[in-house]
Amino acid sequence: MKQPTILDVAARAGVSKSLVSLVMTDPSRVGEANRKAVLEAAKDLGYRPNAVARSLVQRRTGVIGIVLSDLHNPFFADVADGIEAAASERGYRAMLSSGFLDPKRERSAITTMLELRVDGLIIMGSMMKVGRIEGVATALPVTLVGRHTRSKRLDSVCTDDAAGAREAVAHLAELGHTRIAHIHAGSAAGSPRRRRGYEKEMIKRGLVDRIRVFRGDFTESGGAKAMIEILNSGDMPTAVFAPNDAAALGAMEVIDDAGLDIPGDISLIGYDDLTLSGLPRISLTTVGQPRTDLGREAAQLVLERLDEGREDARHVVVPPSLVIRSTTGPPPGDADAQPSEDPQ
Amino acid sequence: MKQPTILDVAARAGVSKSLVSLVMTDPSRVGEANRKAVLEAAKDLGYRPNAVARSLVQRRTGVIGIVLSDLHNPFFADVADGIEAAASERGYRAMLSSGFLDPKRERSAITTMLELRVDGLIIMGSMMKVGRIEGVATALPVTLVGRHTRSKRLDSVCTDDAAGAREAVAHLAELGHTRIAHIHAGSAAGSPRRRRGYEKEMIKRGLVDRIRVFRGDFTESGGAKAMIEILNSGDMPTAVFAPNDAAALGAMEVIDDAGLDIPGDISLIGYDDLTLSGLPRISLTTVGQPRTDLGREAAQLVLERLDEGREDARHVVVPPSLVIRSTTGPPPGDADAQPSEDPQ
DNA sequence: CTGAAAGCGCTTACAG
DNA sequence: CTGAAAGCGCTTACAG
Repeated sequence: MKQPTILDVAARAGVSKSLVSLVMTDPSRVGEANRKAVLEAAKDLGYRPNAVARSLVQRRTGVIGIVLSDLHNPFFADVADGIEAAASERGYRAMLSSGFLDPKRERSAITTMLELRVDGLIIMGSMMKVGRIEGVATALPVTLVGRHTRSKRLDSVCTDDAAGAREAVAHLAELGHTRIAHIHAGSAAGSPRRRRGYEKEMIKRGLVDRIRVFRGDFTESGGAKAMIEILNSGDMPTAVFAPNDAAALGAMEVIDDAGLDIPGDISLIGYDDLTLSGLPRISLTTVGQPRTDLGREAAQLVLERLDEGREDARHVVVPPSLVIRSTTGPPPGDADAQPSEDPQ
Repeated sequence: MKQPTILDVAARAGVSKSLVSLVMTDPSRVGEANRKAVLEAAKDLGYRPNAVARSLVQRRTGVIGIVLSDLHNPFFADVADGIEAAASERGYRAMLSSGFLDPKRERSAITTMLELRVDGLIIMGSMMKVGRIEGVATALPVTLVGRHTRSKRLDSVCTDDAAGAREAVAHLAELGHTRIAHIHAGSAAGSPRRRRGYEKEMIKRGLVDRIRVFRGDFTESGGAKAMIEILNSGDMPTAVFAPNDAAALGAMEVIDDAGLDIPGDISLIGYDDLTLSGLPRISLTTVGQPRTDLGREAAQLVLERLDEGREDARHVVVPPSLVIRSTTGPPPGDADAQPSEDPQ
């Protein structure tokens, strides 16, 4: 089980260990005969460089750490694809860890990454407060994905969640909806802005009295629970704006099970435009985000600090885009279409 | 940007570096006063232990590496949950990397894990040949998830794919189907056995002439492509057994778009029982696997080698279970129900 | 309970 | 092009 080291290779090839190191690093700088001998010895022994030792002396690991809040949300998989693509183009490797939708476990995942001395860190859909994350940004480049911030110490990339939410609400309002409820995901990344966008657009449309906000989260079950509450609230909306597609799917399940028609009885909008949401049977109206691009951009931000010496914080915001499918339509009645009424 | 080391802490606390190390390792063995001084100095400096250095001397990293073939498949997220749970209970941390459904990139991900000197490796849904993976199993404990093997050098945990496939086909046959096609996913983990199970059950039922196999993969788009081929084959089956739920979803999309009814015109079965597959609008008949348990078991196998000195290979096979939902029903005609006929 | 020494497996200048 | 020496940041025996 003991692995061969550079010394074993050197002994077998009959050269010094420095020469072996040189061959491993830059074979072209070594004479033909010695190079061959070293390479052959390494192969015979099944030598595999010890990145731990290398990292210690180089003070860099070549690894970009990714901490995502939920491994189950396909949204992050696409972002991770983008990160990995950009990182590997520049000679870095990506390594993932999950925060399991829990700020404490997320914090622990981040700590592990820091102790492992990853060169840069990308945190997606964080459940933590930005202030707490800023504390680690002194040690290495950190980029937040999906969370808005104006921090001077770390970078961020996200879409304009408020704008996306407003587009969603505007779409519903233009279809004639006034009783539009919103499921939010607490302080999870992106949710506060989406909620604010919902509220602002409702106010702008003169629907301030119709604002109804229910607590859910970014998961299917969270969306389902919130939808059950909505159905039991005795104040049935004609449309629901969910905080993301996963939650919308949970809400959809509850609505379907209740025997209600979408969008006949109730319209539904999500956020993220998961591949899944485009399936004919789901056909969810949603707000799309350029997932892979978000990932590429996030990696780029880290690499700029790592390899180009950038020091000032950058915050990239890209526009979201409404994707209209089959879960939104006019409300059941039309008399409801006038704004600013008593909620009953 | 330079991080404080144990020496900085020692200097600030006015003690030797060994003492600092001791405090970090086992504070209870150090006197009250010194312990406090060290801890305070560490806090003031924002000291964070360098796991790279620690790993180098301890010759262990405390990390279990997970290489999964596809970050987009929610199946793996659940397995990873199980791994992480079992690993953290025993003081290990889990770290993920994707193989991007490509044997070469998978190999590269594995190599990175080895160079990083993870203590154990769990490979899920591998696209590689077992023989090639065995080569690395001399250096550290390796467990394969979802791939059958009798290797003497590494462990494996999976469900009985052949049995699951046979159950699926039996279910269709008992509904009266004879023209049952199968989409397979090449040599990807689990697929060959599922294909063989399909073929065996078809033969057992006297349907050897009705065997139709189409090449797809374990993704939605792979299932969709195969389904298009099936529709264009001029030999429409009354039922399709997909290699997994993701592929079944792709097939479902194509069938829906073609204006055909499921299960009225064609029955559909998947494999995995993703959460998603239970949604009312999907309601996919499928073969379930205990995902989290698979993960826990996989971690357990690695930990047994790591901490309990087990040397002989263990191969755990758990039974799958058919989950009957709404995508399977009797075939359109009933005359077809007799076995062993000319395929036209 | 505490300190000095050696070493984990590499790379990095630095001489030859 | 090649070799000896120092050191990355820790832990591990080993004396006191």
